[in-house]
Amino acid sequence: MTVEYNALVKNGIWSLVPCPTNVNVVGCKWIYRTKRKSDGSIERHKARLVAQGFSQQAGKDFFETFSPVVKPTTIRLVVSIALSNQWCLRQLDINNAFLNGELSEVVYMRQPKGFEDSHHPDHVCQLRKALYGLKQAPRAWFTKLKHYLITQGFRACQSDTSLFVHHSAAATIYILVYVDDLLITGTDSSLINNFIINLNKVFALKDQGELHYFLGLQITRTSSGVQLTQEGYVRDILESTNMSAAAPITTPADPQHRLVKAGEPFDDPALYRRTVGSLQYATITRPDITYAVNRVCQFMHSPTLDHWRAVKRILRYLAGTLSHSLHFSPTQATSFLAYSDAGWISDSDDSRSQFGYAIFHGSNLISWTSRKQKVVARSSTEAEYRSLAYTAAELLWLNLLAAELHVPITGPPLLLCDNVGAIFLSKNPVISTRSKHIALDFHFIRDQVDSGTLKIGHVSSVDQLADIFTKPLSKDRVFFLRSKLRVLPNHQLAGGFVQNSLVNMYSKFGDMGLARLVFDKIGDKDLLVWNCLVDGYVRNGEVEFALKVSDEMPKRDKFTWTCLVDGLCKCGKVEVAREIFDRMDDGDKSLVTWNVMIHGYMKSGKIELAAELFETMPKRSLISWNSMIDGYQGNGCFYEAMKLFEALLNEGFVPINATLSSALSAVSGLAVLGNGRWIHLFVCGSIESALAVFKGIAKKKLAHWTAIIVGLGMHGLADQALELITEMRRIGMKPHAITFIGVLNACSHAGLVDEGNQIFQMMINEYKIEPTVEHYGCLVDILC
DNA sequence: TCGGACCATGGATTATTGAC
DNA sequence: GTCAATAATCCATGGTCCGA
Repeated sequence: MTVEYNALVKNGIWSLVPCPTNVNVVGCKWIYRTKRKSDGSIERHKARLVAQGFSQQAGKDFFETFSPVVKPTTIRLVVSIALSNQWCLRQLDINNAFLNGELSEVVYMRQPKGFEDSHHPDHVCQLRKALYGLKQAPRAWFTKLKHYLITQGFRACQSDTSLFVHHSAAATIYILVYVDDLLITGTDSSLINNFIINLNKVFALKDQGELHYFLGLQITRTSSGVQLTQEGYVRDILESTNMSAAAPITTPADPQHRLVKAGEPFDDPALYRRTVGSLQYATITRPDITYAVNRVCQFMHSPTLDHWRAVKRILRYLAGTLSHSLHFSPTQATSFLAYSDAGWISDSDDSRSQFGYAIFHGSNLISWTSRKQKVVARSSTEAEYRSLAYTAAELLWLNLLAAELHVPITGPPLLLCDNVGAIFLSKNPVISTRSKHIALDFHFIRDQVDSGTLKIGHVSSVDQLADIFTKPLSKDRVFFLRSKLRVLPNHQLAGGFVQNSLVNMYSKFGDMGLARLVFDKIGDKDLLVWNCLVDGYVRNGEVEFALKVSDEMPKRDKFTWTCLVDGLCKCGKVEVAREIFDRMDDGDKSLVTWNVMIHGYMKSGKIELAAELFETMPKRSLISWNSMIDGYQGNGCFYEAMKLFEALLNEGFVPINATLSSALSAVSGLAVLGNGRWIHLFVCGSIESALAVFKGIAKKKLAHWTAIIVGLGMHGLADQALELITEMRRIGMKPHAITFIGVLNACSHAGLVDEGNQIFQMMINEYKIEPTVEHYGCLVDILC
């Protein structure tokens, strides 16, 4: 107390004056607290004199009170960037920060208890500088710091007011300010050192060195990157709720049981609120509990026994996953990747939908949420669409933030969603909006997609990472998504599945050193994890290691072989690949193995060997044909490519875009109109001749029809394309999904809105063909 | 076509938590 | 003591539906 008091007097915080009449005198009191170290042990006891701000009067004692607070997303992004560029992260603490803030208003305060002036006991303190507790104190301090930073060449960011950036050709420095805690990082560590030395001349500060503890988050560097944890904090919650010894459980929320409003009231609502509030803070590093916590939050006002059971379940889950933390690894991302999902009518009490998103900077999860939508959605598409709008807003903000940080974000963010209808809505302007509010979201997304600042794509429900934010999931699903979000155990590695996922994940991220580390720790290795490692080495071009590992394997399967053959082919070692291929049992050779081998031969120019394999293979897929056609084309054998293309059509295969493009390149290269005359013609100009050739084909197969319709589409000859599809319908030939892309494409070139719509409807209603993103894309073009 | 009933929306207010 | 974020609740407003 005396130390604190002396500091106040020394800094000339106030002067004693006789109490003026008709002024408001603010009270004050001593606050005692224990300061802990990052590991939770006691560092020292602190006494602090605080002004009782509640007795201040607005407009008289203070005018403005705003003080910014750093957003967790900003911290995570800054850490991710610093890690990726191998910058050092430094931490500073300003001593008695608020005492630096200068007051623009005149404020009087009573003398502190125990330190009253014996000569003038009735005098009051006229404050010169801000004191803790004064409503304007944080603002006054922040303004002072801000002005100082600006004089040093820093710019205050618009996207996050607590962030300051110094950017020049020579160096970039970021400073994150949370009241009196500063986090500094940047390109040039000597420049940062100089800055800290200069800052220390203006404000008394404590250099905490390398960043390890910021805003209650533990930040630890590891060999592979950085871990963010709140382990100590979670331990405290468990202790305060007497759940430390509770039996762990594998998922945070019960997928079999939906929470509802009604039920027997819980007798200690305060305990409920306190626990839930604490859990909310724990979600800063634990995206895996975000949904469950948000759900129990919704019953804060009148919790029931059932709700309390749900809270205890979260605590039990945390008890079992205490060592889990959010992992970041170095990344060279040039754009953000987001997953957006919504569960329609998740809440049976008010019919509102739960939505969520996950946003990645490279491999690092930096932003996520799980919330209930404000509005009742009339369909699952509407719910998904709203979710897209929320996510797009966050992405927009992140892009702004990244721009201010001078991060090389070159591409527009990609927003993935598993609802085709919502994607369609986002691209299609001709939708009758039934009310004002959806129109708003609608225009917001549309504008961004139109201007190219946002890309929207489709993701299968299996790979939908935002799934974990919209509904309670099964154990396997939680494990899978959790590791995808990079919430991983720190020390001990529990459970085979987790280990396998880890090996898989590190391989995919190209960190084979770490993958191997985890692999070596696994006691009982199954075939899957061996394959993961082989696959990892192959993917990362380390075929030698892959071969070595495969030799050590107790057992090999189709996947292992194919992986090796693929890897060897890719790096040009076709002979070695062939050796392995020949060593394999016929039963082990899958279609993929054959295709990979053919592709390998073609790539290294061994056409005859490829052809030989193609002839002898037991079964061919479209991919096999593609590899051959593409291979011939790539090796300049245009005639063979064309012949094979014709053979493909005769076998009844429907060419996909890749096949068509290879075949077309082949004809262009050939520049001679042979057997594949018509296909060439419709690309090179003479579509009439192509049609003539097409008409000359006696037994037209689906592939012929599709090819010519696609060709007509490319030329914008919608009338003829429509004629042909009508003809197909007449003779009872069912068009393929790709045929429809051709027709829709034709309509879009010719601007035939009604016809295009009709064809689209016909495809869905008459032929029961599920429209794909490509179909929607064509339709969007038509309607534009 | 008009007016009442009903319901969703959205702003203001009031709780909680955390950080300092 | 201050701040922000997030939730729920209350209440005014405005849109939709349906019967007269």
